[in-house]
Amino acid sequence: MGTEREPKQQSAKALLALRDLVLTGEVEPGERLSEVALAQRLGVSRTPLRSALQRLEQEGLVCLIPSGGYAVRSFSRQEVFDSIELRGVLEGTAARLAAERGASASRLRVIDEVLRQLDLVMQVSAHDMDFERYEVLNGDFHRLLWNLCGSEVLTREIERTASLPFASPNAFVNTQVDVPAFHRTLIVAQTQHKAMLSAIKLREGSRAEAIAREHARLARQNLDFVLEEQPDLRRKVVALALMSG
Amino acid sequence: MGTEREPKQQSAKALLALRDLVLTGEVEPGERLSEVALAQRLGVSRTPLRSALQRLEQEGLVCLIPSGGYAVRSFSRQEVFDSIELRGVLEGTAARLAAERGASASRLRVIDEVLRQLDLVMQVSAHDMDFERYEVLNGDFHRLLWNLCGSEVLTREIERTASLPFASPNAFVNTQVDVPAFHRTLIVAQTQHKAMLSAIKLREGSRAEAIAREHARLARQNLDFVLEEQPDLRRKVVALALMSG
DNA sequence: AATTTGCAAAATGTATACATCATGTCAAGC
DNA sequence: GCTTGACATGATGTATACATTTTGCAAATT
Repeated sequence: MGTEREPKQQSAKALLALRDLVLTGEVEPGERLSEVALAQRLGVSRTPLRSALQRLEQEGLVCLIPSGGYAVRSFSRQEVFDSIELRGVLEGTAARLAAERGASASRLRVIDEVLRQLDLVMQVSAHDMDFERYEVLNGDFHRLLWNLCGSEVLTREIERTASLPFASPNAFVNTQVDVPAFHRTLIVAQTQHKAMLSAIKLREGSRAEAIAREHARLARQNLDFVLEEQPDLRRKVVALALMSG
Repeated sequence: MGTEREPKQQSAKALLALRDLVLTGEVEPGERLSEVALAQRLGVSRTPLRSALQRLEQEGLVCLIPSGGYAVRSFSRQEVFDSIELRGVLEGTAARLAAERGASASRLRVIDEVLRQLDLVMQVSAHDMDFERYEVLNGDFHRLLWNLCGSEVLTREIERTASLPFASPNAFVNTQVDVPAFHRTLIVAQTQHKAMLSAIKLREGSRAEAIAREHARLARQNLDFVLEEQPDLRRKVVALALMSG
């Protein structure tokens, strides 16, 4: 058969579908990814599928097998920690550069508004909170922060790092719904959000950097909590689908 | 014709050859990279060539054209600066983690020996110095530093960042051959090398990080020098083949 | 003269055929 | 019974054919 689908979108289709397959754990870590089988499953041919595989290899979700082909990657606990720390370092750099170089007033207005919206979301009592909206706003805040310094080189690098599920700013947000202490974490996080922005406005680069790093370590703290105090929760944390051990 | 070459190496061949073509400036920034023409030029088919193009797009050497295909990327002065700064930040993180977590004695021995060799190279008078050997040793030092913390996640990220020609630790080393002040830069660099390692051994993470950052800024300093005081030198700096403006 | 429309050439994205290589099974030999 | 080796199966890497889209150019119209 020749030509009944929409070309040029097959690659994107394969990329999104394959990423979803990996992130939801439908294909297990360590599992070899057979190209023919996957291509058939996703409804594309091998060519766009291989393009997607190579892309995901750069993202870190799959890894090359020495003998050829790809497998779903699995991350050790230490690698997960390091990825979180790295995201903090890069976000810290973005915050520092924004402070040192100065952020445009228009961008600051936008991010201020996001913080205000976050305040509103958190004003309601704990179990009435709209978590989905929190995630959206939290994601917005971080994305805006990444762009605040105006360095495309840096922004791109942060986006790449944060594309790993457990390194994302929202990685452990919905983990905490069931946990009594969760609200405190969010309160601390929002305080840090405000402190970061304040430091940037005051051109206090070093302070902005330090807060951003510490902010990322909240994620590590949550991860520690899940692993050591609520190991039964672990399977429910989608961000940890790729973590071994 | 069917089968007279060595398969499985065509991708690697295409990647290396294409990277060389871009880095040496044989294809100019902004120039569209025609797949058929390139494939013929490099002696491979389009399939491995496209694989190489996608890879170089991740590395940052080429960029996607909205309408399709790839073009040689060009970097603004600011982007070059940011890439250097980013390398410094990441190297600083590697140094800090090495200090905080402790580096293995065997790895420290190896890097110590590299520093000793560097000392030997620099003991001779300025114009007798073996620059090629300096580059090799300098590259060794930095690669060893990247691995000192034992975090593959971080090491991989640094390697990616430093793969940009102007962000490499050796980017401006051979630029300075003609310049009288060059030896001073190298002396400072070697002093920083030793200070970094000392800080790591003493578990002074913050100091190690700060020195590594400042060390990378030597590259920025050299770049400033080339651009503002010796603009005629610029064309001879291969690392700047991709820089516009 | 400038702009727009139509067409042709070329380039990209995709699918698929082919050859080589890896892997696992089964049988033979020790 | 265990190891070794040959073989069949399947998978990957590569090359190439095909269809769609983009792009450059020329002619015609305003």
